[in-house]
Amino acid sequence: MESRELRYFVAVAEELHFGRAAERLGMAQPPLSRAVAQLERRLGTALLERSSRSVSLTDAGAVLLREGRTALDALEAAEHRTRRAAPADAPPGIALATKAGASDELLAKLLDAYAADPRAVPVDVVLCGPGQQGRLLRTGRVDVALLHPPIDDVEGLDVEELRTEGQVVLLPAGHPLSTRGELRLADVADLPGLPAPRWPSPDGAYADGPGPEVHDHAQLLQLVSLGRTSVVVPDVVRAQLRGGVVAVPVTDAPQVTTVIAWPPRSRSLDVARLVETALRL
Amino acid sequence: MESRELRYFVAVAEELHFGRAAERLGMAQPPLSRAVAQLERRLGTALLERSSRSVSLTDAGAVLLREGRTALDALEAAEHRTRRAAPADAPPGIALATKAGASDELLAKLLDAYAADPRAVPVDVVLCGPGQQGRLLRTGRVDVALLHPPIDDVEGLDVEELRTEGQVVLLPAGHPLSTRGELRLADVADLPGLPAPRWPSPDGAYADGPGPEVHDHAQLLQLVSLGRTSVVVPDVVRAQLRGGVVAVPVTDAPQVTTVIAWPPRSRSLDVARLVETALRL
DNA sequence: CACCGGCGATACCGCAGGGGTATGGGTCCC
DNA sequence: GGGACCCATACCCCTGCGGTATCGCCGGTG
Repeated sequence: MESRELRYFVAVAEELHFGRAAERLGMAQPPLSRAVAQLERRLGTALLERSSRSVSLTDAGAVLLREGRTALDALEAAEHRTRRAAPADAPPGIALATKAGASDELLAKLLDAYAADPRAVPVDVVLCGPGQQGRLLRTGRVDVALLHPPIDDVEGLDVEELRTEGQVVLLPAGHPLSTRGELRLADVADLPGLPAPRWPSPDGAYADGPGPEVHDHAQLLQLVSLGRTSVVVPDVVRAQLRGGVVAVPVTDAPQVTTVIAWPPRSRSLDVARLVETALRL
Repeated sequence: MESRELRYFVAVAEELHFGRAAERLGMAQPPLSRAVAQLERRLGTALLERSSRSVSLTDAGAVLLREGRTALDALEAAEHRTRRAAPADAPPGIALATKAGASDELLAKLLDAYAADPRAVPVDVVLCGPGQQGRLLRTGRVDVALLHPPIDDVEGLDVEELRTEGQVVLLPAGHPLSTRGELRLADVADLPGLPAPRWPSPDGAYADGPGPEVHDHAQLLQLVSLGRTSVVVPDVVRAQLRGGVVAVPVTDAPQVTTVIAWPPRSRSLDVARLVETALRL
């Protein structure tokens, strides 16, 4: 199977729409239809059910979507890791991904502690949007990442747990609920006038909905203080709060753990030392 | 990166010879040279050192060889697992790979115990040459395998240990050492007149050497009894011994474990039940 | 019920690029 | 120094990928 065919199929399977998939791939729709049909012929299996109004996955198609994504990730990882091993790239030490604005003090402590190790190499910190760290890690663009399961998917990654904490809801100061000592998820779902914020999805698009579009923490805090939204976030962000925003613990929100993750079968001694340092914190 | 280019590079990196690699790929040498050069250009890195007499890997090339193999395996796995999910293929239950002739009684016990489970599905047993099980598993041709680390590589597989045992050396009856109660590796290395047997490598070729070529256990036992070779094997094969062959424990040979292995992130309930059954043995 | 709009498949064409053969140029060995 | 070996280059051909135009099907609509 050729990676090109697989990329095409995955695009169609994700969009469930040949036209949009073709657009995403930067090509016209007919060759895409043909390529997918050819892949089905080669595999000897239908992957998609077409009904001139809609497209859906067959069982085999669902398998190929899942397996194909990991295969394409592996391909991309091979490419990026090779690039990073190239002598031209200044021998870069370690690249670490973390969600912008999250785990700030933990990260600072980690970097300080690691820098104290005489064998430490430079650490390139890559700040990325929420949920992007896993992808960066799986596709070889970084060597290690800080993730927050169960929010982030850690399937297929090697992981060590660093910290576990509860979650709080951020409310505008003066909101009726803001004086309560604790709340439950049901209390803070669909608060009138405070629709949930919308984050960009991996492709940069925003889902439809009433909530404001946000792309970083500062913006989020400002929108909360302006009374435009409220949101449930891990406990640590309390440290970054400013006036106008109140945090109330949400007792039944899932515990959020911070983990340090790296690709399975990593052979990098440097990564191993960084992880070791993190575990000693 | 295209999978075609990667396949070409891996072939060259494994052969360290453009001519042989081209032959293996069923193509002429010049387009292969070009394709690899183009890949290097695209990656912006030299992958191979060419010195008109020999080819060797750069550091980046070594990374790409390792990562590329797993990416190509993942691609192949996506293909095979999709095929096996196809409705056309008689809904196949589980495919299990094991080395022909090894773990016979363990396998029999496992299959019996599993068949007793009312939720059991058919198990297709794939007998393969030594060292092939891992490859079958990684490329999605089977769902589960019995392996023998450290002989077999289990990197990147999920594994449960089933049994650990010592190793014995097989000697022709009447050999001076055959009456000893135990031996050490140094005693049985390079025994005069008994060169180590040669197994086919994955591509079916045999390494050079003085020892006889073998491809299954029966043949091996016969060659030992004929006084042509001797070999260190796991303890269980004593159960299959016939006249003319004597087994003597080798006290300092590495312990061989039998493990049941499956691909990471397997979501098959059937495989999980089979593994569970195996652990209860 | 006829029309229209949306969507995937088919038909056909043009060309980029992958593969083949022939050959060059460097290196080691005798 | 001649020959064998091996990778790179030059050049050509043709496959096959992608583009445009169009068809066929279906569902919603006035």
